[in-house]
Amino acid sequence: MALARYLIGKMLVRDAPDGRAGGRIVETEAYVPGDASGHAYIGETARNRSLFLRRGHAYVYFIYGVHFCVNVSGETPGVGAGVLLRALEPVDGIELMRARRGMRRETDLARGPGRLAQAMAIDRSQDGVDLCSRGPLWLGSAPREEGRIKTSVRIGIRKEAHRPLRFYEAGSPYVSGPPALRA
DNA sequence: CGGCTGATGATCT
DNA sequence: GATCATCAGCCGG
Repeated sequence: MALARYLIGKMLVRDAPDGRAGGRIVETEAYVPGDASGHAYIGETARNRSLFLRRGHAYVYFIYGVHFCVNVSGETPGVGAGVLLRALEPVDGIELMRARRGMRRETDLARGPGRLAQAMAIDRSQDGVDLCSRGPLWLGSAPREEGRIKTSVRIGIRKEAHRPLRFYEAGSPYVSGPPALRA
């Protein structure tokens, strides 16, 4: 999906009661219409309805009883698809992110979808928000030019595991996954 | 470094 | 009752 590639380098900004945090998106995964690994595959339900909103809305879900993950809805109204935001390069509110994550290395603050959500204090209360206009969570322009963007298989899924729908900024230390999928 | 595992709960069948 | 787009911690090499 073109959106997944387009989002690399853009800012994700979060305004929460305890302050602002933001970072450059360095890793995404597309979950396209008809994709058996996508949460929209089973059709619209109470949980995944945000994936069926017009492109640019947040879909936030709770996984493994432990973590939240954030998607950007990617299609026209009624069509379920999204882009998982897998990693950020922290830019604003780095100390705030550290406090939320429990004092870790900067490269681990938002490296992976669960860590990203924790660093940005994202949970189901942001589900369905319009990311294209300023609010508790939104997308901003790229602070600088992105590096080379590469493609790979997606991480952590079982179905449709061969499809090259993961996008990342090559060589960034803020990208998740095994070394072979970060180079 | 790589590999394994327990944690923990919403969701859907 | 099974599944799950994960992570931290612990182990061995």
